[in-house]
Amino acid sequence: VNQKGKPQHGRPRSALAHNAILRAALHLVSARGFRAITVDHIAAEAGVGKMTLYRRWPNKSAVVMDAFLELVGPQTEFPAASQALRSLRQQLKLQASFFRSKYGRLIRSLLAEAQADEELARAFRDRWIYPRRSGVVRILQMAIDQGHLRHDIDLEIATDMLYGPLYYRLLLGTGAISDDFIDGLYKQFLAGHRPIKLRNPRAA
Amino acid sequence: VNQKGKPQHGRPRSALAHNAILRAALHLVSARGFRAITVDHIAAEAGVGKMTLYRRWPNKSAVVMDAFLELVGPQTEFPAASQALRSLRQQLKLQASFFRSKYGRLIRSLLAEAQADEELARAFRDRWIYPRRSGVVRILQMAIDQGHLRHDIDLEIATDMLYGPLYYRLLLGTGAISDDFIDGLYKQFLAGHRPIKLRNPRAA
Amino acid sequence: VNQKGKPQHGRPRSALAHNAILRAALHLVSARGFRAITVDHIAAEAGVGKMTLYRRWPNKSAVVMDAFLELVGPQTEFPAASQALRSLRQQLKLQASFFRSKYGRLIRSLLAEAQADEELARAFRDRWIYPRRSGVVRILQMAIDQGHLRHDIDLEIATDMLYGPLYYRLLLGTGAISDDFIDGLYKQFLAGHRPIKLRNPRAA
Amino acid sequence: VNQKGKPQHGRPRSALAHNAILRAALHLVSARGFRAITVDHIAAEAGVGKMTLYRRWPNKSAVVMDAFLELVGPQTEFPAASQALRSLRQQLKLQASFFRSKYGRLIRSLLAEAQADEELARAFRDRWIYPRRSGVVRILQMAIDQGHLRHDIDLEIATDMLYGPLYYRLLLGTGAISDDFIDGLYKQFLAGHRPIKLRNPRAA
DNA sequence: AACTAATCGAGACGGTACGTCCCGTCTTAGA
DNA sequence: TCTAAGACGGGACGTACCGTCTCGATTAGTT
Repeated sequence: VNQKGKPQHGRPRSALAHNAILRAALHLVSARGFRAITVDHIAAEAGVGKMTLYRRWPNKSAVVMDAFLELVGPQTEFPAASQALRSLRQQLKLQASFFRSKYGRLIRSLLAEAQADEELARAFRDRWIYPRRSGVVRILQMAIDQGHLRHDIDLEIATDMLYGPLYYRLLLGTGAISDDFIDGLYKQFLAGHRPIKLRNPRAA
Repeated sequence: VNQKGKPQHGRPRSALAHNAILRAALHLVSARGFRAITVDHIAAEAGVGKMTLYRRWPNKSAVVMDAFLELVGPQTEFPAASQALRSLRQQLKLQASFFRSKYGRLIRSLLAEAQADEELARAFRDRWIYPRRSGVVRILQMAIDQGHLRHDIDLEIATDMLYGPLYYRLLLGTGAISDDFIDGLYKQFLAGHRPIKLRNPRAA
Repeated sequence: VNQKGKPQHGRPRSALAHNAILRAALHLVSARGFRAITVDHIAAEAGVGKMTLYRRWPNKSAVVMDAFLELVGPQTEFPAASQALRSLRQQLKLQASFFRSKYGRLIRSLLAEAQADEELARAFRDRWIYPRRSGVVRILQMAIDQGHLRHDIDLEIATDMLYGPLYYRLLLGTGAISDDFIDGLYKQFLAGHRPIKLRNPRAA
Repeated sequence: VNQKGKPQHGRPRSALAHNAILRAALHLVSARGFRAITVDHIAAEAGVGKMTLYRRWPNKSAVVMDAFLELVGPQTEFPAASQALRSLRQQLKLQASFFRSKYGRLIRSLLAEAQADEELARAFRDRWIYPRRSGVVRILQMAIDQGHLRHDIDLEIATDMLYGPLYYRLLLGTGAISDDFIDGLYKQFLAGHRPIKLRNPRAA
């Protein structure tokens, strides 16, 4: 996030410091919480001078964001399944369990900071949200192609309707992000809310 | 928010101070942004000592939250319409335009703080979210009664599917909260995403 | 030194903090040396926040200077004697022994800082040098009145010739500031360096 | 000052670097002041890596001291005159005008640093003070031999009485180091301060 | 001419102190 | 008795230099 421009030479003595910092950040934030840790803590834990940290990131939030995106991001994978809709449902449950894990709290902290730091928000969108959204959109398209979804839906809005409620519950705390919740969400997503109109009312 | 117990004697010389503080908070935060202002700023603007402020609220976030809930909250009203669904749609658009206003930014700040302050989160839920949700639920029930929505839907999840995407876009910044967005959302909410099954496939 | 302008009200909660800081500064600097101590050390030793210190002095040097001038300054007294010249000589020896004490090192540190800080230099002159010089000048005048010094001497220059060599040896380290040194200095000060011209050479 | 042992092989590619550093140091310090410049500034101005600088000197002060002693020292010459006392007086005035020049400020900075760095103090004494003092002592002895000074004076103390006041005024800032000052100093140095005793009091 | 080894410039690095900012509590004078 | 004004202890911040270390390029001396 907002990593400062690389100088032409006299490059970083090692990329080890970089990773040490990210690992320290992730470890400390996971263990003690975002608000409780300071830049000095991270630097000390990483065995690094504060300037080394500030040479690469503008503040604590940016470090932790990078730590999350670089170390945690790649660990989450889109589940594969022969049927697109099944894959989608599994992904929803994966996301839900991820939100319930310690990383849920981390994401909440990062999004909190992002509200006042557009740089941070952009990083989160570009490196976390958009990659996952495009995976979802791809799956939805596949489901359409497989004839399991209507062909005239707006994929972006469909994605918002699936994942919006998850982030809503994560950030608002209005309800558990349970598997039951996912099931209900998925079901109503497919079925919609309009009452079933009888085709031949008089045939009844 | 977390207003401290009223002092036992010597009742507040005036309730004016209370409102002066809330108005100062709302004004300053709207004008300069949540992060930019401090408790001292609010106290000074309100012409009040810091102690007077801390006697009633535990910190800046709580003041601003109260300012928002007391001064802004009552201004938003649920639109009335003969048809429940029309009223719902109007409410969605109202909410969207509210999010686009300067109060969108304020809500973002408050929710950001709420991520690390459960007291604050509770206040926002209890005094902002839940009242509005129950309005929505009431309308949805009305729509069911009017035969415009399926009768077997989960109202909570339906509400999440309508409002989750709005908060999602507000907090993630992934897209405009435009009237077009609302229209699309509303439409797919009603229709669902399952393909229309042909009744008499062999008739085709 | 450079104490910042007193605010109109909300005055210092106590003058105790003030003295605690000065005592802490003097103690630490005497014990560990000027270069070894930091503003944080002084604040911590005084049990005071750094801001309280910076509210009253612009930096470490100013605190230590004030500590020296307020706590040590008043302890040195001009010795009284019926004969002015005897009093002067005692004062020279007193000054010499003061320079040999731990305060010699302190004065060296303060004068070192004063070379780059005119505010500090002024404080040292106004509150240490000039008061003592005027005592010396008074004594010299008294000695003149008593007929023990020539009446046409320049008192400022005479003072420089007596005390200049002491500061010179203190700051340059070219020789001990011993009582023998004082004796020699005093003797040559009185006698001058011109050879005694025989009045009636032929009378010899 | 404290120049480190020459490296065992791969002798300095050029002695040019050495002088470039000294010139850079002198130039920068003269232009911007001792405190304002850093080791990095000197190295950059000299077009040299910091290591090259630290290979030869332990810190900034040492570099500047060497720059002063090597580049400025040789420029000041003891004035020759047939009469020893005239030469002495000219030397005093030369020193005074030197102190009034930009080098006065430089000497102040160097002496300031020397208060906390005995290595530096020694260098200043050995390569600046003592050579000049021995010149002064030589001249004083010559003046004695020429019958212009008493033969029983302590030459070291006499030197202190002449030059002490100059350094005193330089470092304390108590008065201008003007030619008038030198004249008064010189006059009282010769004459002493004891009142002229009448030889034959009863003859009066 | 090609190779090797020492040295250099540039600047990244761990570390320490700085001076500022804001928090939430405490004190004082005055209404 | 309560308030405004703001001093206070505390603690994180981001910056500046220090003196050391690393890197690739340059150069000098050797084959």
